[in-house]
Amino acid sequence: MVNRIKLARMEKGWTQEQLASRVKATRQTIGLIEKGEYNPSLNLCIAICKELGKTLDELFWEGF
Amino acid sequence: MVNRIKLARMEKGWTQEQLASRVKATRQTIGLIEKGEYNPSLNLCIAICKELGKTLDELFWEGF
DNA sequence: TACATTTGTTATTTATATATTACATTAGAC
DNA sequence: GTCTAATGTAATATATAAATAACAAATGTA
Repeated sequence: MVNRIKLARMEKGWTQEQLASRVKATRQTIGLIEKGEYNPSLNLCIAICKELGKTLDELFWEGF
Repeated sequence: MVNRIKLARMEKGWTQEQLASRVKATRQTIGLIEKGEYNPSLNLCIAICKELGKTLDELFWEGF
């Protein structure tokens, strides 16, 4: 699974913990998603996108 | 959860069963996702998008 | 009408995403 | 070097996505 969460999060200057609390998830879950070792739910993906000011394609669609 | 799966599927002329077999899911799962009563995994969303020739934003991003 | 296909819906089971807790590792500041 | 914040990682528990099976309700067609 390809994604650009880490880059978008760092552009915001946020830690994994800060992003996690904003999307009501845990730091570990964010970390695993950033590493591509997780298959997150659509709702969590959308919450992450909204907090980071990106769309689904921008963060999760390969080749975007 | 807003999505446009049903419309895209009917444009292809496929039944829920046909789409389901293409993405290795069940007819029931497709039906529930179309009705917005499910929170599907990202991988399943991506598989559906590829089969229907759409992107994540086109099928799952609200207001797209 | 009757018949077949598609979709809706429910109950139960299974697989897995996510939470929780804990401890290790890394990176930077001092 | 120490100290601290951030991140990695693993074990276990919990919530829920998804599968399976069965039957009902549509929908169209002869």
